[in-house]
Amino acid sequence: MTSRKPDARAEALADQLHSAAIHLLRTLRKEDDASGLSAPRLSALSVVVFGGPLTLGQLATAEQVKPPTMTRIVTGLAKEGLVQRIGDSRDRRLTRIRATAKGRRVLATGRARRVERLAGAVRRLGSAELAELKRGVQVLGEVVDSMRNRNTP
Amino acid sequence: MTSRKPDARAEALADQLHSAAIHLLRTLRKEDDASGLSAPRLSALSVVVFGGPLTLGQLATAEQVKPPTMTRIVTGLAKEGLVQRIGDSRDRRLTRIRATAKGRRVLATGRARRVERLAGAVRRLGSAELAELKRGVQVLGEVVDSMRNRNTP
DNA sequence: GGATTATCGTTAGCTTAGCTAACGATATCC
DNA sequence: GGATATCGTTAGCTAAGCTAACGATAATCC
Repeated sequence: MTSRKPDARAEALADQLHSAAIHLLRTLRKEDDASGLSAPRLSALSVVVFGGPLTLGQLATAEQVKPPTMTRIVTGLAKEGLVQRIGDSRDRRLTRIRATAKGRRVLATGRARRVERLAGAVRRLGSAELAELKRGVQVLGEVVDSMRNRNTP
Repeated sequence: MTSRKPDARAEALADQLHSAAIHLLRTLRKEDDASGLSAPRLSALSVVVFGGPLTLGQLATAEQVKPPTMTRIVTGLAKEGLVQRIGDSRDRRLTRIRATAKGRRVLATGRARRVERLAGAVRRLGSAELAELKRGVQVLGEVVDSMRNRNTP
């Protein structure tokens, strides 16, 4: 029962995806109590850990957030010793953000807790569904990227 | 390069999905300025519009949120005339939430704006990728449902 | 080389969303 | 009819997002 208009199909799909993403993250947030790391902090820490030292501005851009917001996220992470601010000696306006050993360690466990909750559900899938989800997530990644690079589509 | 352990595969997939969902919603939030409706309000309004009149508690449960949070969301929606609180004459502890005509109208356009942004990106996909995304979203829906019904997997 | 302009991060101040704890009003139960 | 339970709200906290304004530093331009 595919609709004649591809527009309507795309819209229905977008609607389902939108709703699923909202509920997914809402469910996952419940794991945050245990880990002590909210989604934005977890996400930023992850970028810092895997992306090496970054300036605050780069980090804000990567996380699609304005600098003041990132300042507070970093302050929160620094207060818990997960991240360090390092001044650049060549350009002293810059602040580079680096993960500490504790940061790496906490990411490994904290992120895991959130992701594990999801992974648990993923593991319950049959291998056919798993493959389908995998492809879907790949396409989703492309979709998200393509949106980031367009102002008004 | 599929790993030998299915566990690792599921985990990597969960990680990608987690990240994609975060960035998707963050990108979509930018549409909220135009519509004047944030994601939580949009989502709640949608439930009220399509799910008929609900009590506040039912709505909170549906949205996986605590009653005080829903009280404020509803208050915000009511203040803009999108929703009405209606007392139950049989059990006067209850407050039923009903969408107004304006609420239905605004949902149609406001939700569309957010979803349209996403739909625009979806439309740019080839038909093969579109089909893959569709299947993936279906599976994702099942995954999210299965998580909601399990405390600790 | 010194003034102007641009960039970077922070601070201040606002809104919204989430939570728990405590409360008042109403139903229900013995 | 008095104890108990349920429902929604209020109060008060934290965190995330934003814009506007600022201070410090670089870069540019006479």
